[in-house]
Amino acid sequence: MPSSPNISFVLHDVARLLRKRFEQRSRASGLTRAQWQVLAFLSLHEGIHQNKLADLIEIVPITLARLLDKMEARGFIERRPDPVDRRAWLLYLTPRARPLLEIMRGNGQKTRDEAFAGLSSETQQHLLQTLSLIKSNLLAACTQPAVDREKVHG
Amino acid sequence: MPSSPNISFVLHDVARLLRKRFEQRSRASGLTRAQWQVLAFLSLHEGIHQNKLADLIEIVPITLARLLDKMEARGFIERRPDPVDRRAWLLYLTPRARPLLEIMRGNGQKTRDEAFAGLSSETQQHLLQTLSLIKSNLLAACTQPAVDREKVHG
DNA sequence: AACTTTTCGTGAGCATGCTTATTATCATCA
DNA sequence: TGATGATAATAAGCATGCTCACGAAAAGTT
Repeated sequence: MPSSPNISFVLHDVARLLRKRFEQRSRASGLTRAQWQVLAFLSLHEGIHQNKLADLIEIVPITLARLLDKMEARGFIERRPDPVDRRAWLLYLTPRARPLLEIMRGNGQKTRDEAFAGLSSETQQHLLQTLSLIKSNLLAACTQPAVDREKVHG
Repeated sequence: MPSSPNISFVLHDVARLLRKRFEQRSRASGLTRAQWQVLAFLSLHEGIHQNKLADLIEIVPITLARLLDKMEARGFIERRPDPVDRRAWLLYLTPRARPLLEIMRGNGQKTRDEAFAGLSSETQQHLLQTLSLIKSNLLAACTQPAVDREKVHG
């Protein structure tokens, strides 16, 4: 923020703009970015529990539950009762969702092409590595207390 | 998301985790990440109009208006009528906000230190440059139609 | 078997982002 | 001057993320 742009804010801006652009593109398909993320993960793990899927996506379970509510109402996913655990659901794509997978993958690709125009593939690789490391750092940090022991003096 | 992690999703995850960590840290201070961003920009541009500030932060004006409502209610900012334009407000920090600036800057620094642990300063510089370029790309792209002319065949 | 702890899913409520629409005012131009 | 269009701020309503809390069921303990 100060004179030189703060890297955290830029990162946040980029994420927001990526989402915005993706949603401009995908409005016609009827899936938001978050819903598409759910669909994409779920397509690789059909039959999974909600909590496990939330872990994979790294969001809290209630956030996923709300997304699934909408996606179930629109016929993209299906919740089947787990035969051995009456608390749990097993998640499946519906046939209706499958063609969307390809469409949304294409939208994602187009959005990335726009975003990463002018970046060499080395730079993109490097960016992915760097971001992955930052993500690990943050995942670790977020489980730590984070209380500010150095009290404000004043 | 597929086998190799999708860079857009990782980017989004990092932004979300940065925000989460910052807010874990700043809960005591009573400012959210977004409010702190407003405060930081405003401290460099006191007397600005809401629309202009929203442009700087690159959010839509109504989003800023909601943030300012809360910050005004809590005594961190002040809206003064513009003497030459009865539609507009001029924005100012209150004295109460000023000590927060330093505290929040510290919180931001600590969060970044956690996030960027293990990254050389060259890598950080490079990351900032890369992200800034992506951001420009996206800002440009978002103003373009984005309609998907290639119709889905099926 | 009975008690306790953990886990699965969800409800309530808040924060921040968006789009679309509205009101008031200003600016421009005939 | 009077209509017409642009601009400042806000309203309404949706989406997605969070925390905190809760009920039902499972798992572990005594």
